[in-house]
Amino acid sequence: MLRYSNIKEILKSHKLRVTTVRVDVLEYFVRQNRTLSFKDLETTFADFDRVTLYRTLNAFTDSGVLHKIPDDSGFATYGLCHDTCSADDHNHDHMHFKCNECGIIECLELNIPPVKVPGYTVTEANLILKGICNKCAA
Amino acid sequence: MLRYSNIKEILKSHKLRVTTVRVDVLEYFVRQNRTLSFKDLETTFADFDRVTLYRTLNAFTDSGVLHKIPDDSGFATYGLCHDTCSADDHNHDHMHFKCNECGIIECLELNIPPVKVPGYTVTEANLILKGICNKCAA
DNA sequence: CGCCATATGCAACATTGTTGCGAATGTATA
DNA sequence: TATACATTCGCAACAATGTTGCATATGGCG
Repeated sequence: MLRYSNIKEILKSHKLRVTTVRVDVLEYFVRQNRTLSFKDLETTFADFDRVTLYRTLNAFTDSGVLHKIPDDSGFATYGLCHDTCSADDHNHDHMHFKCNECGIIECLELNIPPVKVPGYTVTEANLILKGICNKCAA
Repeated sequence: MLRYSNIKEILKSHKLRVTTVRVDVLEYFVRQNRTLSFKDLETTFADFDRVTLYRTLNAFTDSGVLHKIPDDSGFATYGLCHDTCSADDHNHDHMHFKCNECGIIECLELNIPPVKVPGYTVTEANLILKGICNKCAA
């Protein structure tokens, strides 16, 4: 079972103060176990200030708790990082999937195939797939 | 040499009215021969209204003259479509490269390798690479 | 407990993009 | 070329997303 002490530990290990907002938001991410948009959070945590939520998300992405998923539609979406991520070293070479039906963005457990471009130095790659996810297809 | 009649022909073939704004913007894209952000256009065409530029870009992307390149940074960027694109059938399975040095986003002549995810239907894929482009590396 | 740095909430602002509407312009037709 | 009508343009206003400054509240630590 997920306990307060687990959440607290995650925050502490990333050198983040343990506050009400942070515990609630992080617990929500862990429990939902899926990526969440800013809108999701704003709705769920309507009692918290918009600005505080933005700052919380920024703190989380800066310190390696969450990663921001690039989305063309202009809606910032966030997903939990693996345990291996820290402030200095995010490693997210997995691809993302956006379902046109339910709108949910998922982190896939598939790595992006390395691409070589002659004359270019590639340091980062983002691959976003779109279509219908397995739940909506069923 | 690029002539007015060429630009006019492109517009007409996409069923777009030939107006001053459209000719100027399209000519700029053709001459520059690279992707342009909204900011680029706003600066270059400061005498045209912001709203008009937005509407021009939307008209161009809707009709298949330009394609909008998804960018995580929140700056919409546009590139010329190949001759084969129309309003109904955009086909852009090429990858894009964003240089961290000069900031320019390029369309690469490389197709995105097809990805299969068991249980998912993939209809679209966007791959954005980042790093240093060949010009900046030289 | 008490101090100090950090986080929060509020107001205001910045940026990016859209909508409504009257005036101007392009296109087809005579 | 002149006319008619639809489309486009420019302006103002609005909407959505995100940031900054500052006073107050709260967490962490001796």
